Amino acid sequence: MSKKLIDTIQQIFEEQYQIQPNPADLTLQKTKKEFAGDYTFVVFPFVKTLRKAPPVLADEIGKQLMERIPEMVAEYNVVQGFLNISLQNFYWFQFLEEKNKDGVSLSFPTDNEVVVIEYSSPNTNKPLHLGHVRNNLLGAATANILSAVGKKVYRVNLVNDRGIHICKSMLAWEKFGNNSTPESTGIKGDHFVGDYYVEFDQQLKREIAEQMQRGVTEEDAIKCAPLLIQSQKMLKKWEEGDPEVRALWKKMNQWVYDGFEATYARMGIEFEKTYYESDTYLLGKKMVEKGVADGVFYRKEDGSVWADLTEEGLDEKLLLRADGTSVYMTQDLGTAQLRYDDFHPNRMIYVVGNEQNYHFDVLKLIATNKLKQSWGETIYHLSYGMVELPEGKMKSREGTVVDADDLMEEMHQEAKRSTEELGKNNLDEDQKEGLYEMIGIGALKYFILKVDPKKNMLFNPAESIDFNGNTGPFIQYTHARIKSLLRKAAQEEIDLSRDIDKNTPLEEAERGLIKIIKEYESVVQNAAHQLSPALVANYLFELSKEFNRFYQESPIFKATDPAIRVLRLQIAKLCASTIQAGMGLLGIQVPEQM
RNA sequence: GGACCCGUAGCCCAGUGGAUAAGGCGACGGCCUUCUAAGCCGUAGAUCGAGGGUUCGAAUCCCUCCGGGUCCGCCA
Repeated sequence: MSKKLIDTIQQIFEEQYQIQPNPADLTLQKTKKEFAGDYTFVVFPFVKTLRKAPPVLADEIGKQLMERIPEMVAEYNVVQGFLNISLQNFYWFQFLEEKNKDGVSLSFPTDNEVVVIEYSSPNTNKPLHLGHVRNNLLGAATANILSAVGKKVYRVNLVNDRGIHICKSMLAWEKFGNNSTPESTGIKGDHFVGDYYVEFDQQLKREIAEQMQRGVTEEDAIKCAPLLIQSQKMLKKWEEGDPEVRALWKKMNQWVYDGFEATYARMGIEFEKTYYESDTYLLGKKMVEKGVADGVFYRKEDGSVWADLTEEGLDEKLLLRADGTSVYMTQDLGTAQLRYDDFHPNRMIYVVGNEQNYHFDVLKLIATNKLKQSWGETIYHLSYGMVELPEGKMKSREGTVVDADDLMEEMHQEAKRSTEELGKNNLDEDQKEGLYEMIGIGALKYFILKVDPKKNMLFNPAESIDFNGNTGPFIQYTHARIKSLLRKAAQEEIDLSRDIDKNTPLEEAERGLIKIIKEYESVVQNAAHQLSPALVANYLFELSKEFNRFYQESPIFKATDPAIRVLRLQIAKLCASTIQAGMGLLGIQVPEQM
């Protein structure tokens, strides 16, 4: 319906004033709360060419609109150069009727775009932490949103399962593990392996300190530390395919995968395909070698291979070490090629922290300018900000990481504590646990997703994540509240499917809610365009807030007119399904009652 | 040395060239003889980091400066 308004305004400019307006200036915005009206048209851009005072022009256009489409425009008012247009109630009823039939199903034109989105990308030497949580949630929500607007989406994970850091935990387990296993100790596999990674670091520090006490300089102590040398030897053996090392590697990685699986399941994270660096780095190496043969890369005297990006305004980038082993960039080139061959996507989105902005600039440049790959242009780095603690950045080595499993469990307990404190317990034990999980995880997910992805965000463990105000539980609560209303309506056998008489009076609160519900589709579309789930989160808060106001002001079952009662129930129902759909995009479940 | 990102109330955060900068937390004051108070209403709190510029109009675009963060590893 706003399209028709714009078209009519355009006609007015063409026929009445003989000018061809710039489409960019022909936009409607929603009218601010302080003013009467539904949509606002700004006339300032036209006053110069038409040599009319803004209020005069706005008034003329308003009059024309009333004359041309009286069935649509009910009234208008002018404040300075702002033309505020109120639509006929008829239109809002019509929207309600339509939606009441189809629910909130999005009706986007089918889109043939194929998108591969990579997220999570863990290392197999330590458990997932808060940084991964943001990554996972952002990736999953973005994938859901893109899928909702009609794109074919493939979710993929890239596991960094090889390298010196993996060897370190392997070595530490071999030396200090006494053949213990996750089963024998009852420790979750990823945590079990992570503990040996920490153990390695501590033992290494001890070795270095010992040497330094004997007067060896720090630099030399590091160079000749037995643990380090052994881990390097182990990596070499791994690359040579040594059966024992490979067997150990497989065993320990499997422990980690079992652990990850549990974490992903609890977080609701899924993938269509998982890539392993151990499978892709060789392809990367091959591509680099071919690049050397083709003369687009060059080999230094020591045997290392480089890409020269000085013409592009960057520097020289290492692609293969002197000993022939691959680096991060090598592997990423291989993975990108493989991924392109697998899915032939129009876009390859990488959900990776903003500390890697430079890496992805380089990756894209090498793919397009050096290797002349058509997929180079499809690379898009969805770069997000760090999660910081009050004392600054999280650091694994200093033990200041917030563990993902611990955090989820704390959220569950916090939900339990909070629910019990409110004295809500008319559920059986299983249902209660399910509800606590829904609320706790919902609070965590919303907390992270509501902030603009590109911004750094603060997490303060001391003040646990809130359940009041702009939070997941607030929105879940709103949903539960509506469900309760609908149960009551069902009990009273009120028929919600019937159409409302379009002459029924429409109050401001009702009209306002319908208006917000109507925005849902464009919000999702915008979120897909900007790859920002935060837009959906903030919209849902606004919607819930508006509903609660309405709930307080307009008691449904006290309304004497049955038509008004049905009208309000229909609006409430639509509100609930919009919340459910929107929260679903964020990967957050909503309860029937809480 | 070079490059990128971010500065909005005590704290967190919205705002993608339009009206009097929107909310949340915290503070203070109201609202439960029941459609769920994890809610609603109200009060106090903002020279939108600073200065210039572009524009009818700038938190938003451009320039300079200040503050915070990140990257430019034969780590991933």
